[in-house]
Amino acid sequence: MAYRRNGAALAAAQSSSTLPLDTILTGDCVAELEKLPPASVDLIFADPPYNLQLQGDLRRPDQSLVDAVDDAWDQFESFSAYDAFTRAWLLAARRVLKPTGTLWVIGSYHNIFRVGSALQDLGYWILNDVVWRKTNPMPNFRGRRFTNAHETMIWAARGADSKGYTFNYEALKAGNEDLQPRSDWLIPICSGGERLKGEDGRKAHPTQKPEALLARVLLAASKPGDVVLDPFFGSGTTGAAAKRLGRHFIGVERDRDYAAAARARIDAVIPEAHEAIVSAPAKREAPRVAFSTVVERGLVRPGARLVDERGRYEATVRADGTLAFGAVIGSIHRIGAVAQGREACNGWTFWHFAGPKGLTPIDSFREAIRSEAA
Amino acid sequence: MAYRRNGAALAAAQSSSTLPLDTILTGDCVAELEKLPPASVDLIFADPPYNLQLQGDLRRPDQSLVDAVDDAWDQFESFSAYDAFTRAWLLAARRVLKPTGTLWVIGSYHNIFRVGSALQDLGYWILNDVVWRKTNPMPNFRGRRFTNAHETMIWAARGADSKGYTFNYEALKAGNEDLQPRSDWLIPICSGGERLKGEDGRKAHPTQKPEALLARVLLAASKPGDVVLDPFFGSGTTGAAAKRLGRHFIGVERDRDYAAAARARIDAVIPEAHEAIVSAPAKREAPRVAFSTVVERGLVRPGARLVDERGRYEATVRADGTLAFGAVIGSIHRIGAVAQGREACNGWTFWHFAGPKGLTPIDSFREAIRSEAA
DNA sequence: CGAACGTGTGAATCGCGGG
DNA sequence: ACCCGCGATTCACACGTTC
Repeated sequence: MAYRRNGAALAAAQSSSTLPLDTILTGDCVAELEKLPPASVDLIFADPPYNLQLQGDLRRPDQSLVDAVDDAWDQFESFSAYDAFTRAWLLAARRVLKPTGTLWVIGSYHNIFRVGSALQDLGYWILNDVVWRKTNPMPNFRGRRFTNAHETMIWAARGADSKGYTFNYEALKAGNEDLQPRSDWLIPICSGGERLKGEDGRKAHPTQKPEALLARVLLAASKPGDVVLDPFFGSGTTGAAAKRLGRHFIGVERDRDYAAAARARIDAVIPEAHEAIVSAPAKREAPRVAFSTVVERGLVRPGARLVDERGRYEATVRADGTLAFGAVIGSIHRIGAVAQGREACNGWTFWHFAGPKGLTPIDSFREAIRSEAA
Repeated sequence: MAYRRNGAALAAAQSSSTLPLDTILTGDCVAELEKLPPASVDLIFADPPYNLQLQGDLRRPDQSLVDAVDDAWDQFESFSAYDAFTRAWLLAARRVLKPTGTLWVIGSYHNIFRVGSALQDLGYWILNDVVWRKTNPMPNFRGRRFTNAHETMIWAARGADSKGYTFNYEALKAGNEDLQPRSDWLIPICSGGERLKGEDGRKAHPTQKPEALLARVLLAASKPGDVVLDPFFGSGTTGAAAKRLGRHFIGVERDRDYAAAARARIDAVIPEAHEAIVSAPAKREAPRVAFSTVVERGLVRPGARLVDERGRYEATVRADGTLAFGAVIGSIHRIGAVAQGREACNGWTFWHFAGPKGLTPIDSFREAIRSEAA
């Protein structure tokens, strides 16, 4: 054990002199990682190709075309080709990771199960899967699936016996209204001024991640001065967040245009003052509650009758959280509007439950759920 | 249409004669599934073992001294056993699933990546991964990780070419404040009175799922009268939700005590009234009305002028239900597309009749005919 | 100048039935 | 099996223009 510690200290001393800190290496990710000294980086953040398998075009209801990710770098011949690619870079990444280091990988359902299995097969030890919930995802235009409103990150240590990894629990808790940090994060997608544009005004990279996401990763699992490696550097969000938060970065990117754009982007970043490098407060979540939730929780039973305040209209609650008004079925708002022959209606205040103690606006059930969640 | 309904009813009648509906089969999951007829169930919900114990048992006592490759090999043995188990039950499940059926699996980061990879390898087609966010997760006591506040469900069709699976989009949207249903669901864990207790007052099953979770799954992806199979029945939440919502269930459970507890639990469930659970008909299932019918009924007269909402384009109604746009003649959809220079257009919402009270979308004439038919 | 309105867009495995 | 026509389908923001 003593020998191992000394070896690690020696490697660390060597690595600071040989590591290409705060630079972008242009080249293949595995080849470039193999040139780095072993056990030399504190944190790895990887946003590998997702291997989307898109069929045809996707159009919005107004017939405009969705600009899909159809780049060559995202194409793989088969699952097994993708698996081989995944194993290769995960293995190379594991070699350069310090024994106390951890790895983050982000993906969607297209690839994340392959990545997670490969991680486990190679001996990584999963610490958490973390869900990035998007406040503003792209809708599902055909109405045939749930809106794909999240992506998944896996946070893993080098091995099952890895101890001493960085997790800034106290800071995260203090920044989260003194509540423990959870595995679900609510963060907007990258858009507006943050989105990197080319000279033609179009997005410079198809899958740029929001800096807020990377900031939370770095604040959670690294310390100031740590070395953060990103083997799929892309538009350089990891580098931008690292520079801003006083961490060193090493990026690997195969595409020279992406690398150039990332360099320019990071050059423009102004680091935060040292004292300011603490956890940003978590975004307060919008407490939206659906009426189906009220029914699911049993606060109003399917089949119950709702009436308006003056008892002129009556509707029946259905198991899926819709209302039936005669033959018409719809949301509490829609049915409230239909009943009154109006364009719109706030169903929460319009509809009441007639109980033994008189009328209760259904809004009070929503309040109950909100206070329970808080 | 009538023939198709009869055909479907016939198939349903055949399968109901051979399917052990609304019963719990006590035995090994794969063996019991192999006794069922192929292509006979509409929905499968599976909550397989997470394999936590197995991994712990098979790990070597002192891993710090082991080479990484040996370590990986060691773990591969245990993961391999879990993978074989997973493939076996997923394969047996796929055989009994109707071509239009879908499968849900729930898991945590310990096993869900193995399950997702196996699903894809066996030819299932993932439709969504859905995150169950817990309002009240178990805290992380040691403060070394994020509080594990969610579990992951995978929703998959039988294959990439599977069409016609059930997704009650309209009802889900109406029950969600008229917003599209998303891939992240916020639901409390099962506790309090809902939690099944043994005679000793202790919880009867370690991983009982909340009925609200199952209710949302069934309301989203099945119809009343459908057959729902749960190969790891446990405390019977799937059966309870199915009975309450007018679906049939088939449960498979190896443990006789669990099966007995589930039977008693389900016997006590009182089904919801029929009217409360029938899904609102989706627009795509509404009877088709041709524009020629609208003209025939005199709701729009031949020679009438139709315009788009902004008055940029004008077309003339012809007696046969086609439109004339300059010299071009065609359907309401074709002419709407031609007028805008687009590939496609929904003529029902694009074209409006300019009456004394302003513009009326011609879709409202179709609505009038539909309600008259009902 | 601020409000109101219109337009653009984001890692997407996005239809279905009849002939 | 393919082909083709019908016709169903979107949410949160950012930004630019108009009132």
